[in-house]
Amino acid sequence: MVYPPPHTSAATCTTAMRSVRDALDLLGGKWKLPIILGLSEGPKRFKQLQRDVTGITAKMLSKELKELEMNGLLTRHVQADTVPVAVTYTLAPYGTTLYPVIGALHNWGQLHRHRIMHTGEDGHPAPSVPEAAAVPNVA
Amino acid sequence: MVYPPPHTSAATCTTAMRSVRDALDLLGGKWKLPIILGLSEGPKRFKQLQRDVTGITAKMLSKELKELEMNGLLTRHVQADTVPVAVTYTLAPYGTTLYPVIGALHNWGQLHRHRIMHTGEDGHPAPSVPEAAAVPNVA
DNA sequence: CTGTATCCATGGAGATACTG
DNA sequence: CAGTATCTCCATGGATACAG
Repeated sequence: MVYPPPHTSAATCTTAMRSVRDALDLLGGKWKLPIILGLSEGPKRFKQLQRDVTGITAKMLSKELKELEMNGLLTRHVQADTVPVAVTYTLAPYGTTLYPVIGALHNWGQLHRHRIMHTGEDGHPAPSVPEAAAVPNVA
Repeated sequence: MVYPPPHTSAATCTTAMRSVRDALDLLGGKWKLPIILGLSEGPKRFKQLQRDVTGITAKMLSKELKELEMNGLLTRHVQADTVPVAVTYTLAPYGTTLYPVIGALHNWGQLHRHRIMHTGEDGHPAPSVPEAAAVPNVA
């Protein structure tokens, strides 16, 4: 066992399930987490963000940013006195609470990539799973 | 700042982005993580799993289980000598490496639920975010 | 630059019925 | 029980053109 399960009883599991589903509802989809990750580098403008989040279209970026802003994960600032107008998106403090999630995903993504390399895309892998990178605590 | 960002430079961010996208490709969608979570309680049969993963249809469950098995996250065992046949799904060791991911999502989901309670579904919340539950390290 | 509007293709996903 | 087969609807999301 690499990690103790997040629960111990069926009742706890139900609770865990709800929380995970809640998180997934907000963060699900292809783009939400990559956008957050892009903004974790610092405030960015629309075009900059579109360059950094590879493959996203303006329509999607616009829509996702709107949702993320509504959920308080980022803030939108318009510099109207310039031409053309500049719009800057900044990760809100609440958005930074997602770092543990992104960190965990990042670590697992690397682990998985490493595993793929050694098994050729699928199948039952090396018996011993390499130690995942540390996921520091928030406390 | 609640947590140090998973990177420090643009180059690091690109790498992080790739890993996160890799993870999302495998774990994305409504059901994969909830299924893993359900199986973290222990081996389960098809029907049992469908009961525990609230809302999933047999078709979806079947499809998702097939994908998760192909990726080595769980194993399928058929007890053919019984009638009716019993099929059991078990979380593979590799599947347990997802606990940190699920743990992070679970903690954040709880944090978010707590936040919702205090702000009435949206908007800019209490200035100080409540401390998230600990995300224990894998080490 | 920062988007929005429109059109359109794909596939995610539910309902239902059916098989071994 | 443990699925598969169809049918269908609708959200996701790309391409393109347009607007402030």
